[in-house]
Amino acid sequence: MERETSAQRWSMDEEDAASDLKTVSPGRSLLSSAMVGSANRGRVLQTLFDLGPTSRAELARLAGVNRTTISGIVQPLLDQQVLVEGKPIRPSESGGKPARPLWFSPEARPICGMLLMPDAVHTCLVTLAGTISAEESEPFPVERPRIADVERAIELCTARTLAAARREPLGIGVAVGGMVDTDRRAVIAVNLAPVLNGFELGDMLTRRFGLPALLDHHPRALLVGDRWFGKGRGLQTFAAVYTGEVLGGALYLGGHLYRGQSGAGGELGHTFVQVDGDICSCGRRGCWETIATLGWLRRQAREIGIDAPDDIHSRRLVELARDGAPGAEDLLDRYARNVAVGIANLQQTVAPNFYVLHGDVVGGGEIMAKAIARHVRALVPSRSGGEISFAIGETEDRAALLGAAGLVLSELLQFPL
Amino acid sequence: MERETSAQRWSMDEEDAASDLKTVSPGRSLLSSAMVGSANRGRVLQTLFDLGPTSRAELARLAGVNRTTISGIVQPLLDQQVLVEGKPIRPSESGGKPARPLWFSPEARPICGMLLMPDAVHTCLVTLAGTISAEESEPFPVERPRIADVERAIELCTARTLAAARREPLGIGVAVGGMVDTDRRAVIAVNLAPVLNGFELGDMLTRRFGLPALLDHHPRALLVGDRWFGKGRGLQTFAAVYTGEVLGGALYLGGHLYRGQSGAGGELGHTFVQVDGDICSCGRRGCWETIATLGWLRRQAREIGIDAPDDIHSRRLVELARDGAPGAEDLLDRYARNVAVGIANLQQTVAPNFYVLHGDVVGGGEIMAKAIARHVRALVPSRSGGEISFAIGETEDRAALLGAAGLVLSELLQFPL
DNA sequence: AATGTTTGTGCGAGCCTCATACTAACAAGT
DNA sequence: ACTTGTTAGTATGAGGCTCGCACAAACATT
Repeated sequence: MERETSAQRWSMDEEDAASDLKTVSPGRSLLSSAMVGSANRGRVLQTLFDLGPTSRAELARLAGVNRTTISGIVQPLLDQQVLVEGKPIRPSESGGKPARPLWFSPEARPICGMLLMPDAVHTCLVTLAGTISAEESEPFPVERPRIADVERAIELCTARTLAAARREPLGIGVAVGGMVDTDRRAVIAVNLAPVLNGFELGDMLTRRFGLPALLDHHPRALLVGDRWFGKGRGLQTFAAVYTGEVLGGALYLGGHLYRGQSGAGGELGHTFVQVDGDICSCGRRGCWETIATLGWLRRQAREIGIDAPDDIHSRRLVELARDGAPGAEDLLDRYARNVAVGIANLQQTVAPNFYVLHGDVVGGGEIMAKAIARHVRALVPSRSGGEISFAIGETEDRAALLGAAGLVLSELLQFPL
Repeated sequence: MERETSAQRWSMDEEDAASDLKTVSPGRSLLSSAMVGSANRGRVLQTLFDLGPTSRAELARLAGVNRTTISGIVQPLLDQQVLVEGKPIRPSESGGKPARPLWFSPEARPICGMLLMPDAVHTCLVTLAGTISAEESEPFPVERPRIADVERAIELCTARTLAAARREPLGIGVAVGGMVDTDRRAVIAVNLAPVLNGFELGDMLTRRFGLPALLDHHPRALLVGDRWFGKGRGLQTFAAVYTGEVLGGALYLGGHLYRGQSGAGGELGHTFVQVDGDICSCGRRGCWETIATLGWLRRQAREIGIDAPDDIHSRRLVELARDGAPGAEDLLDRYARNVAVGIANLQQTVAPNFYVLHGDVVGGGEIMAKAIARHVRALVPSRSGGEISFAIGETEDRAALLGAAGLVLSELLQFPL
């Protein structure tokens, strides 16, 4: 793999090595012509993501700009092999020159996606078209791992994946199964893996591999994965909700990933839905997490005498309900309602109107999703604010890796105005 | 009052009458040079709002741009008498030419603010510097008012206020004590005043007075009032929370007023904090509104035998607690905690980290605010995400009228990129 | 073979910011 | 009184970007 001088944006000139991911931060200052260029390039690429292969003329129409403008933006990207022209598509019956659809080149620089869990690290390459390759993983030592062991495992795993890249990746995106400081690009805390607490993974990766590296917590990664490669494609505002052993959420608002101050926000698991209710792992009482996680489901399953209650999850619950196991249908309904409560609160608060469901409930398929949707609609006062829709996310690992890559894409495409 | 041809932005040329508030909607298309101009002009004016009177050189430094750029932006605004140069300020001891601070001219076009309540309408003029004048109000008929009566009252009130304007106002902003469709600029529903349901007030005002008119619901108006004229001045992200007979909230996220799809969002009153709890006015159970409004406070006051429990509110409660009335201190604490629960949830969800309190609790002053703050901090899991701060908003009417004007300002200053 | 339609590309104009150079207005020291 | 140093604001030309217009290329239809 040929290593170029530095990580670059999709800049006009390959030499423009200064425009690193990190150096771009016009923040809340004024706009300049150069920024207009970057921003518009980002928007054109976004529309391309949202629509799939599209001709220049079509892009111009959609964006409401002159065709020459699109040509000017797109030409350098073709030269850099970020984009390629597809086969001409036959014109409509009214005639005309065939359009050449533009799409991301297989030769375009890929993105390295990483999933950091308490017990292992997974890495892969993701093309701009969303295909995953060069998957690798490396477990951490089970017994009292030291930080050096963990670092070595991560390095090993990453190096193997990067070795498979034909061009230098645009960056490394990391989805962390725990709390993250997105500004410092460091892990704050990972449940069950205290060795990772305070680990400055972002700096480590940049130092070791010379690539821009971005960290974010797992639900936020899922969201951006959905935005660029999944069910949230093309949407301006939606939410992702993860359920399982824990609860998490993330928000895409007005065309931007919303993080909150220094990456707080989306900590839905510890919102109160039952003041003075059951005790939560966080020490407080009545958190949403106490009624909408697998822990709650297991307890209830045991109570009503379901087989192997410790192995219960949405998929099995749906099967049990289908087979008429006593109490299963009712339990499924109550579980769905508990999940719906938190979503209803989110709807009332920020009204994203569209939710991508991740985690355990994905196993429950359409039946689970429909049950949740029904309860949410019942729990939200009707209003003119449009319909509330739901979608089921990708399967667990794929969603997380695409999401990790999505973190880098979000940064590249969203020129901060 | 001299009426100009049409409502205008702060455009370069007075003749540029086409650039109405409504016609400006580049939406999610690309940027052009002309938009850069508008956007930058907006940002300069924003910084001026945020900092108070400031010289060109200082503005240039803060925005990180060339001084000539600021001059170029500011000169037309001086010509149009939007801005004026203040008295030269003495240079520092290192010498130098004295700076001429820029500030909003008293001759600048004002904004008309309107507050629409179930029983009456209030109007006023607000200068860009935030001073209120020409206050008027007009009650609605008490017995079975017809829509024509209401329309006449609003017209009368507005006409009296507008007659006092020396230049044509930039627009009319309306804070509505009820649900609003911000897209259609119409009232959806006002509690206790069904006559207003579906009233297309925005169109009516534009038709009648030839001015752009914007509607939004009360808490959102309070928020933008805080943003431009109050405690939220200069902030990029914060929230406003209104408590009283009802509960409401609004969000300013990443430098933009957040509305949610077609103006839903911020309906905090009907988020669940007590699943299957007390019945709420919306017919559901356990809404935040059931434990953090004056209704709850009255019930509790009666239960513990406080004098005149139907007249209880934060101010009296604080006084009673200070005077050692039995149970008052405890009730105050419980009330504060109930309010804090919803704020804690909001903090966990979007993490604005800063809250401006409005409504009843304002009467409770520092004591009430501190109690709420204490409870919120206790209810939010500690995290690196920075400190959570609180501020007390302006008094009721003033806040609402400034907020109504702020709606227009938000639209003028926030060029949609 | 002619006409109409659509795609993509030069070219100059217009708008905006930027860097440089210049003038104006002050303080401090000789 | 005069010089030096510092800061504020302005004039001027260069460079980026989008836009409108005109034009060639490539198709369908008649």
